[in-house]
Amino acid sequence: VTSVDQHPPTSHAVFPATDYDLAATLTSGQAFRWRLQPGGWEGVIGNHWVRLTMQQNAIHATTARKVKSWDWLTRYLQLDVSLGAVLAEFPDDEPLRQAVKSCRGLRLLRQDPWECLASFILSSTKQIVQIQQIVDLLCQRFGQPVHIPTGHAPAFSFPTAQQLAQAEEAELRICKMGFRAPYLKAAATKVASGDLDLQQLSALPVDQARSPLLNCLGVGQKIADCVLLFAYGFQNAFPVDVWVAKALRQLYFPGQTVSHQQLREFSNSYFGPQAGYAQQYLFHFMRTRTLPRP
DNA sequence: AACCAGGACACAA
DNA sequence: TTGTGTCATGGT
Repeated sequence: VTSVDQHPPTSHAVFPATDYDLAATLTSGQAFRWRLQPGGWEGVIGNHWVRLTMQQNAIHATTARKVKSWDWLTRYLQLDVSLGAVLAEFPDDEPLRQAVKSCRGLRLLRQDPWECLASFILSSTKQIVQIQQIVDLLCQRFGQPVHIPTGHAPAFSFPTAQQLAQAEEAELRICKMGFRAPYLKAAATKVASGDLDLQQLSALPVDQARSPLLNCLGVGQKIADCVLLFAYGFQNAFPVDVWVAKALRQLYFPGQTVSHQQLREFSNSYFGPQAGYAQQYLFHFMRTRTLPRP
């Protein structure tokens, strides 16, 4: 073929997706690299730049290059999960009914463990918009360029543990992560050296997978549970952050004084096998509900 | 302009 | 075991 194609060989695909609120899912504080552009939601998964749009019970995906398989995307979006089956296992109570009603279609993603661990190390006591900014800076500075559509702004992969382990703490601080810089570098070093094998954790029971994560500096119960839930798919992991704590106190213990530890004990026993999904609904419900009114 | 953010940690009592 | 100060940064 001698013709010159000015456009790179993009790929398109359409996936049936009922009960899927793409916007809520991509902005619900589990992943930090999605931006709403005029043409749809744009982000990077692994080394794929991708644009997603929702069209009548289907998700339309565009990549900048031909792809052999879409498994990386269907896995990331968890397109084979039946939301109805998940919601059916929620406790039948008023708070969850309200939360589900307010944002039915909210999903859990299945992210890369290293990106997830690193992102949530950077998340501590930061607003979601700031986490997005830090992660963006980190990718621009330490990530690899990925293929993008012609004329599009550059996009970068999430830096590997090896790439970040080589960075100086001062370089990391340029990305505005502050006191989290030594935590990130230590985790990167641990993963790069093989001391922490993230791949291996997926084969373990939840509680055995949690402890090596907790051994990372800057990783406590909350961040460990985020990684267990958002990267490994342990759907009974239940991260309790300030919003979820607020939701639990307000919706399940109104007028009472409940310690953080008591909240953890309650959530561990009450929400059942799909506790992680319930947690995400409560988080999103609380956050969208208390936004300033116009 | 204060208050707070998808926390963790060292240290106190 | 449970409670407080500290850390860095900037959005609301």
